[in-house]
Amino acid sequence: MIVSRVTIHDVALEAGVSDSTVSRALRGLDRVDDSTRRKVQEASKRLHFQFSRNASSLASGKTMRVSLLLADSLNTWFDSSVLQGAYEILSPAGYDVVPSLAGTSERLDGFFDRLPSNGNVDGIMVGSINLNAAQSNILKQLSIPSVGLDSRTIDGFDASVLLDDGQAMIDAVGLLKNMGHRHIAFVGWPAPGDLQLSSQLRADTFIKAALEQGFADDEVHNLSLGKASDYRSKEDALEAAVAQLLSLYPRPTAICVETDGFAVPLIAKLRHFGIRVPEDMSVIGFDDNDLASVVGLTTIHQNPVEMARLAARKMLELMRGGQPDEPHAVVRPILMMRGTTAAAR
Amino acid sequence: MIVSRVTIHDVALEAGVSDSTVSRALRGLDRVDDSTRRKVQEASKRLHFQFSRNASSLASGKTMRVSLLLADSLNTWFDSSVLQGAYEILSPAGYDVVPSLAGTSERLDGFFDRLPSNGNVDGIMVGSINLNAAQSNILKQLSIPSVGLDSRTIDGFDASVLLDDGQAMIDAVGLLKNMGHRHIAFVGWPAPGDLQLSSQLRADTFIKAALEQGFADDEVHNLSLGKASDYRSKEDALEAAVAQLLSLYPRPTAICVETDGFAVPLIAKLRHFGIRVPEDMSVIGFDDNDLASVVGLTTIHQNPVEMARLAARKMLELMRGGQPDEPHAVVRPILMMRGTTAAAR
DNA sequence: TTGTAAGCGTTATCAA
DNA sequence: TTGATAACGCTTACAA
Repeated sequence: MIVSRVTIHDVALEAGVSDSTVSRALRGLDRVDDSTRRKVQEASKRLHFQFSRNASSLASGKTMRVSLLLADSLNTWFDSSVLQGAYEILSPAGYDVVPSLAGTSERLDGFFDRLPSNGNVDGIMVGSINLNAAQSNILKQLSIPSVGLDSRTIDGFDASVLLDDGQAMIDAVGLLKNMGHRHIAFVGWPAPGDLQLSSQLRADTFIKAALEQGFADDEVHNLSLGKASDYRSKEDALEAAVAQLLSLYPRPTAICVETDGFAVPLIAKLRHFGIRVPEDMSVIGFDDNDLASVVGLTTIHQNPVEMARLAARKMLELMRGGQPDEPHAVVRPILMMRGTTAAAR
Repeated sequence: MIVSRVTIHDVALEAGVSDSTVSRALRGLDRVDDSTRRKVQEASKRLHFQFSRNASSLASGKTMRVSLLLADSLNTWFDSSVLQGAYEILSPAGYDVVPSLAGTSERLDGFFDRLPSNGNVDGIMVGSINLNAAQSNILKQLSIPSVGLDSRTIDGFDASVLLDDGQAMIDAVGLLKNMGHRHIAFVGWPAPGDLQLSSQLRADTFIKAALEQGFADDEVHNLSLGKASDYRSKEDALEAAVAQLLSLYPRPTAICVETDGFAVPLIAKLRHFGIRVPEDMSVIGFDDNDLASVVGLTTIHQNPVEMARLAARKMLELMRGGQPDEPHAVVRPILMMRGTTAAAR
């Protein structure tokens, strides 16, 4: 039994009013008689009427849709949390959130090429990707609002929620220093695509924090593992990381790892090779994801769901034509003390 | 600099052809002269033309959007994987995937109420929620295709991808039996909402498998923890689970837990109370999520990304008007032997 | 192969 | 407070 579309016109006929009255009544506009509105609502219910979003959008110019641009995959801890947070705020307000993945920098460029004249969404949110100047420029010229999330630069965005990982790294370095560590390193993880992710900038921030806190150039290292495509498997990448770490002389006694998702298996790998954590090697992660608390990882806590809620609220305000009271918010991550850090021997 | 919308008409003017020719040329239809097409494409590029999806949809009746209905949150291992898998297939085919969350059974009903006359999507995918008969009926009467994923019933769906957790439970029980366990239990986890999730049906399946393999009624237990709202925190729920388990006499020597996400912290909690795993208690999880391999959990492996890809391909075929060659696929989960199971003492 | 014109289901403007 | 009517930007017969 195929139900053919019930239009506003059918409701109008059923209620004995005009199409425009139905539209007004159902959308809750004022200047509609109470009895008329009731009549219309009943007719609408009886006929199971639903607005055609396409027709509404076409006529009104509002799409009731916001695009959420993410890097590589929707099933990572960070990205899925961002989606969830955005959904929680946007959905009750009547907006669909439409995720899209940039994937490669080439496809990201394509996305931005299509953006300006793309009247298919009312707003665009960007999570964890670092845009280049050209892309920021495109955002600036957009007629719809854009908000950035954990993007290192706020350039081009009408609003943003930034993670202050500068402060986080100062905390991390401070902890390690106070625990007596004299040789420390940052371990980046092999990025899946060629996109510049904001988490990748933590390496520089870490080094900077270390130098500022009195570590010498040769006392702080930045281990970079290149791209994921350089390795057959994550396992291989872990082994490379361990090798890089153990080949440094003098060997660092403490490391900070770009994300918990890499830190946790890295610890397992270290232990596999007889390096005790935290006795021989202190490890600080970043994210505080589900794994972290279970395995007792000392890590830097962030809450992407809440950050996304914040960003989505700004987006809502922007789409209403308003101005968020704090367009560019900075969120401070928090160092959590657990069991993978200890005093240097 | 606000760029006002470039329409098909602008391109037509620029290329010196009619609107319909532009439409045909840009959509790659045949019966367009090659030189004309090139002319149009160039004009389109010059003007940065983008189709208005709304206008296209309105005119053609195809929305190029599929709705993905999930239970509670987009940032769980299973649901985010499903979204990712669906996106991988649907997005390259030009479809947006629009996630929506049922949340409560009341809101799920609302969703289904609005479904029949909702011409806003071309197809609907349902993940991990068990529908009731009324809801299945609505699906049947829909003019757009629906595909189910891990829903226990295939009733109402035009296609589905089902997890054969019956077989999985037979495997799990068999392993425990062969390892000499005589008293075993299934541990469900407190569900977040009041929705009937397909994973919750595993309890019955486990009991059934145990009875069939010769366990007596009082040798196999079903520990149910009720709803998440019964507890202040996940921590509390874990403590309740441990208490239930340890108060059974004779105490089970092996358990199967509904999901890894609950099994892993449960193991930590057990150990906290001096119950050694696997020496005193063998534990089998379900899912094989990221945690599982890291902590060495014996578990039942499933691959929701791949399942969703499969489902999405069926959806694509269905939306093309075709019929998938295997409308209702059954995927067999695989028991993975790791370190949380051992022979009964 | 291309153009003309009539929708698609709403919203918005203007009268009534 | 309500009703006509003209958009909105595209697709699709049908004609040329």
